[in-house]
Amino acid sequence: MKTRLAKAADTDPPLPVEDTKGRNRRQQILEAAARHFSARGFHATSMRDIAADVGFLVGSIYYHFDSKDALFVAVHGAAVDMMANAVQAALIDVVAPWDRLEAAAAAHCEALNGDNAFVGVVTPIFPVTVGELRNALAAQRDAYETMFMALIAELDLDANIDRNIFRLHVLSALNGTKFWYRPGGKTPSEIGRQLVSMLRPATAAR
Amino acid sequence: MKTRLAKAADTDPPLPVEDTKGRNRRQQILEAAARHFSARGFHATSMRDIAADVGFLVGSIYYHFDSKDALFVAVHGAAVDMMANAVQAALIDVVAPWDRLEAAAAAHCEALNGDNAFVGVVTPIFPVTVGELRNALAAQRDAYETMFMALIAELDLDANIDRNIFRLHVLSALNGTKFWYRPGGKTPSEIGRQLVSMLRPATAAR
Amino acid sequence: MKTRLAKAADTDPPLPVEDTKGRNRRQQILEAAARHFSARGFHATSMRDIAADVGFLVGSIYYHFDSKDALFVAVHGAAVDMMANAVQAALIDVVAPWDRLEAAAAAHCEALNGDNAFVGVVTPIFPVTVGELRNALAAQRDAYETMFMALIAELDLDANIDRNIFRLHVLSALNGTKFWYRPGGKTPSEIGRQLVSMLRPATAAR
Amino acid sequence: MKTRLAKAADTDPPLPVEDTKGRNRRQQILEAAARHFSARGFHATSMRDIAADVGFLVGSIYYHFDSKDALFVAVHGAAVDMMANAVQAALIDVVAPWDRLEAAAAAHCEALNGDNAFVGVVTPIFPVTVGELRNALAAQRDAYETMFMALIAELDLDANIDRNIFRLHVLSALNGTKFWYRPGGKTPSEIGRQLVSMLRPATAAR
DNA sequence: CATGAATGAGCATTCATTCAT
DNA sequence: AATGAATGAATGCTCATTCAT
Repeated sequence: MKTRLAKAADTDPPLPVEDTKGRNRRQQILEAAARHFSARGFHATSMRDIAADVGFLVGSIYYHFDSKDALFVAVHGAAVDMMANAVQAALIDVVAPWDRLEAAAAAHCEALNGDNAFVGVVTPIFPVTVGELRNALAAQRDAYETMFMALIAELDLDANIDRNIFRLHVLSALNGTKFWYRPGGKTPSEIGRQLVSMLRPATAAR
Repeated sequence: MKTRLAKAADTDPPLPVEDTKGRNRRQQILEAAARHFSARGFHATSMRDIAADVGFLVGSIYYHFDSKDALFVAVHGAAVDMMANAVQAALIDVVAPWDRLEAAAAAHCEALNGDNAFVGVVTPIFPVTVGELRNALAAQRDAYETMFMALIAELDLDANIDRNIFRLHVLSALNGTKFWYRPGGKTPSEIGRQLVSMLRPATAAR
Repeated sequence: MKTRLAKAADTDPPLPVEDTKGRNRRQQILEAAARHFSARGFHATSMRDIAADVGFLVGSIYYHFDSKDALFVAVHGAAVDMMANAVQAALIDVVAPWDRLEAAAAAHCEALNGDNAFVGVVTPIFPVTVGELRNALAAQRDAYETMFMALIAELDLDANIDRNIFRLHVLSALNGTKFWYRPGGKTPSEIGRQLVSMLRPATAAR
Repeated sequence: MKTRLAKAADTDPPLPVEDTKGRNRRQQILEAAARHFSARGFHATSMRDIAADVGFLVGSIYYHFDSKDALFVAVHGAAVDMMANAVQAALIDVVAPWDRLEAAAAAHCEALNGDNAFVGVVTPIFPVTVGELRNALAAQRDAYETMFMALIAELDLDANIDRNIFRLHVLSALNGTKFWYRPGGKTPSEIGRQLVSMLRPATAAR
């Protein structure tokens, strides 16, 4: 699981202030972009909005990112990595296949509806329906989806169930929460767990 | 279930060409708009694109629709009505609760991934995250969702399952097909049916 | 003094309803136009606004008037005639030259700031600074200004006062009230009278 | 009396070309805008007209000014300041109250009808009748009008003359020249002086 | 690294006007 | 006399992007 971003900063010895600055700036842009894309969507977010948030002018963003598309891809990639990490962490010490899927669903749902602006960008709202951008985003999700494929491969499912479709239905339902979840009722984690409860055969009860 | 649009065309005797013209133009705009919104999304579709498709100038659209938002709402409303009709039709003569849900899921999925451009607009890609437009669209979907609520109310579900969350998960999974379905493999109808198979308790087997 | 409009309706025997209708429609458009031009100005008033007020569609106005400019000229002409009538009426039985000017100033000011929408159009806000329209409007005012010229010709003024400039200053001051007069304090009539008080030599005191 | 604009250019030593450039561009836009607004009015002037005059594209104006309204307010503000300066300058060494008013009237009239495009914008042709813009413009004029209030306060006027109305009449008459003055006859200065001659009591003769 | 300035293309919308019916 | 439908040109404004400094 790649974690292209931020990881180095965790493990490397602290750099002198001047040296970190560059990296910081990039990170700041990324965060501001995540916040805006997440709140208003790709089209409704302008490069100016993002720049203003970081405290500099539009043109300056282009030193760090080639284009708005590239910026979005970077944010999206970071988000996917974060979600992958969250799910991996939730899986530690869980062994029974259905329990593992449930833990993953809970973690996914929680990450998606938590306060992490990055992850808000991961929803199925692809900014464009076709084109290079779409492909780039799809590629980033692939590794993540593979993780779920593995989880589902271990499930004891009825023979006539297509495991690919199973996976896509599960992830769609989970991602759909982005559109309807509102704080106050069940928690995101509970909502994710209920999905797996609905699917788990009686014979695989906990 | 209202069918605000296209109804007259179904039941009325064919009108002489001159009389139909007015209705045709509006309908043509609606169809072109559906095509574009569906293919490229709300933001990426310009009024000019739509006008060009119908063969007239931008300004002329405004004789028929007050604004881009209003046009989208009209398309969306028509789409929701079409889906409702499709599901209603699929329910005729089906009586067992789980069979009814399965029929509805199949019809929904088929409508969504068929060649009807209108329906392509119904997916969870709300063009805006907040605002009047969003509310208008949500209102149009309400009647439709109520239909599914009724279907689910009749299901014999485990006591600890929240039926609201059940409905939202089902519809999210179904709508999610818009993002991944590609012709060639299983049909949309089969995909919709598999979702219900996954959920149907062994005791309620067909 | 011409009163191009409405006069016929006063003196002619009442026409049968159907026959009057045409004339009424024109008159209704004129009144709606006066109301809008007066309240919002020429540019900010659209033909649609006016049409809507009369209860029909834009295109229909063009049966009665050739263009927006022509409509404005018609309104303006009617307004000038109304003011001329008001001033003429105020002059009856007033004989002393300075008293005559004062009566005229009071009448002008009252007409201008009264509730007659037509007159609201007479202010120095020429909709355009150059062009045919401007000339047409200026021509309509000529007869009116001539009236004031006659009034001023009779005044016993210092030899070094240019009577043309005198007239223009007086009318400018009077018209200027349109920009600052607000009901509540002195009446328009009193304001008009004060202007003449300011100008009247001590020896010509009342 | 502030002179927000152009001041630096008067007193500072000439800047090297590169340094002036930024200020020049803004100034150029301001001047082109003044020219157009003054000649054709607010509504009839398009941002494209102004941009073309400066030699760049519409969008570029928006780097310097937030909106058409803001641009107009800037031009108007500069104009009011220029007039205030002109009047102030004309008042130096003039002491007798009526002479001071006469000097001010002459300066005002001269500025208004001179070749300064900025000032052409100050006339009572408010581009809009209501709204924020109107308020902004009114505020800019306030300081200017206060100057005239002070001048009039010192005048020895008949007790029954309302000094506020006096001021408004004087300024209206002066501003009215914008609508009728044409070069060739009396100079603007003479025209302004005549207004005060007309008002000056015989006992206050020069 | 970041700014200031500008580009150029695009966008939703408005509006006076026309004209066949 | 009036309508419905459309035109075509313009308008204010936004935005991703570029680039010399």
